[in-house]
Amino acid sequence: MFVKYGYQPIETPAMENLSTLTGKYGEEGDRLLFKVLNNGDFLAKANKEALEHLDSNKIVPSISKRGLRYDLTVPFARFVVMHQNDLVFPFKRYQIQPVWRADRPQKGRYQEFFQCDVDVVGSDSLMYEAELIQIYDEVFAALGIEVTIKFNNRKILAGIAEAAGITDNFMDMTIAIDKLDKIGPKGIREEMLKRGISNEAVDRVNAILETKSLNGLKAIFSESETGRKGVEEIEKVMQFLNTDAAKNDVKFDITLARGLSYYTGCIFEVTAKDVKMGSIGGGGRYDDLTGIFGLKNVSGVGVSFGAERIYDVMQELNLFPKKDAAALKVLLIAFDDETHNFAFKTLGNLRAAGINADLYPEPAKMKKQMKYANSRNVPYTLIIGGDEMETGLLTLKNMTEGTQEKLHIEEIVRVLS
RNA sequence: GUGAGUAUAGCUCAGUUGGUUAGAGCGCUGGAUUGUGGUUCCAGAGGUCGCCGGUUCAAAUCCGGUUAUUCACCCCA
Repeated sequence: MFVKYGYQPIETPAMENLSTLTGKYGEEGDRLLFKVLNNGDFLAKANKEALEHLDSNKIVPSISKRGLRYDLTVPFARFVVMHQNDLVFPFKRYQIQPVWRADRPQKGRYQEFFQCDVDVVGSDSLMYEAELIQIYDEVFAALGIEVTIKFNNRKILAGIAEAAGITDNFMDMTIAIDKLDKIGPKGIREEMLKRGISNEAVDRVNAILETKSLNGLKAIFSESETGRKGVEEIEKVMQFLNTDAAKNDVKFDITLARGLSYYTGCIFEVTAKDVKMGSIGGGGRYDDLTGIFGLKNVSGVGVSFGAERIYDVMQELNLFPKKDAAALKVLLIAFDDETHNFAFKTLGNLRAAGINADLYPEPAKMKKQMKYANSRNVPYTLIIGGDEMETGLLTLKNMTEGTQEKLHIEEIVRVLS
């Protein structure tokens, strides 16, 4: 599907320099980075002072310079900068690889998990925001998962902070309002107060969050150019999208925040309906990520699918098909060495005719072989004894009906194919 | 990073105030049925009670440590 939308596959190394990874995901993200111990006599080069005081945080830079990637976006940005002369922009790629987070594992949360990322860099066209939402919509529809695709814009959040006069507390504010659906308006009030935001500012923020219409937001952002820009971007994306045509709920949600600190514009998040699980996909636009690695003025936008969580959701909703098309069609059963040998040749004929067939490995008791056929859920068994071998009329048994008839091999092929 | 729970047969789990030989269901093996499965009945096999140490006449049971795992918070896919 990614290919259909014009994306090419790439892969990047599991390990990156820590300098590449740190500072891109927020404070919490840095803490969750897996760090790799340096090779060689790393203790000799360790920070002696930190070593003496058993200061783990302080000693890390002197004994570890590499880490496992935390997501696919940041390594991708590095990749783009590295290959900037060979790539044609806008460059569209998808990437399916594991990432690592030193989190404490629990339900829907793994220390190693696969992300499927779809990104486009080298264009700030809002067409791509719309396209990525369409990809989300189409993928989850194909998987049979009903989802809510929420989107927002960091600029709107920045506008709120400006309008409330708390630009310094931008992160604190977003972290708080991100929890609205979880802890309610009262909860986020406490959260913001706890994080050192003044009472009046909290009132202003809450008032803005109440605003339902985009035009209402525009009015509030009369003093905030960033805020207005955010609203305009949302409007443009919605113009591209025909939300009526979407198979899932696609909606603007002003409380969507997202923790990764590199996002600058539109942000996305996907949650499954009817399943208690965190987000199963997320993404956004990042204007400056390649700039950090030395390539300025290249904007990118991308979304990510969390493979394990999607699997868990499908498991919980029973969405995996019970029978797979590659299942065994017939099991051959023989009684002694002679018929077993004959059955093996018959097996070859059936397989040559394109029928998924198997033979019990030895001429065991029939009961045992039938039981095996049962547990493998085979629709047919083919019984080959002395009579069958002599007459060429083999006993084909329908395991669901319990009926059986004697047929020539040609007829059997016809029935089974 | 903070907090809580769990660990007993292949699997899911009982196991009382510490007290004879640690149980059940499912699964497995054999039989009732010489070449006919799903249902039934009978029999059997299978356990260093996570690991190390302590208390005790006696520990699956109590205590300490350790490892694994699950869950919640934080945060996130």
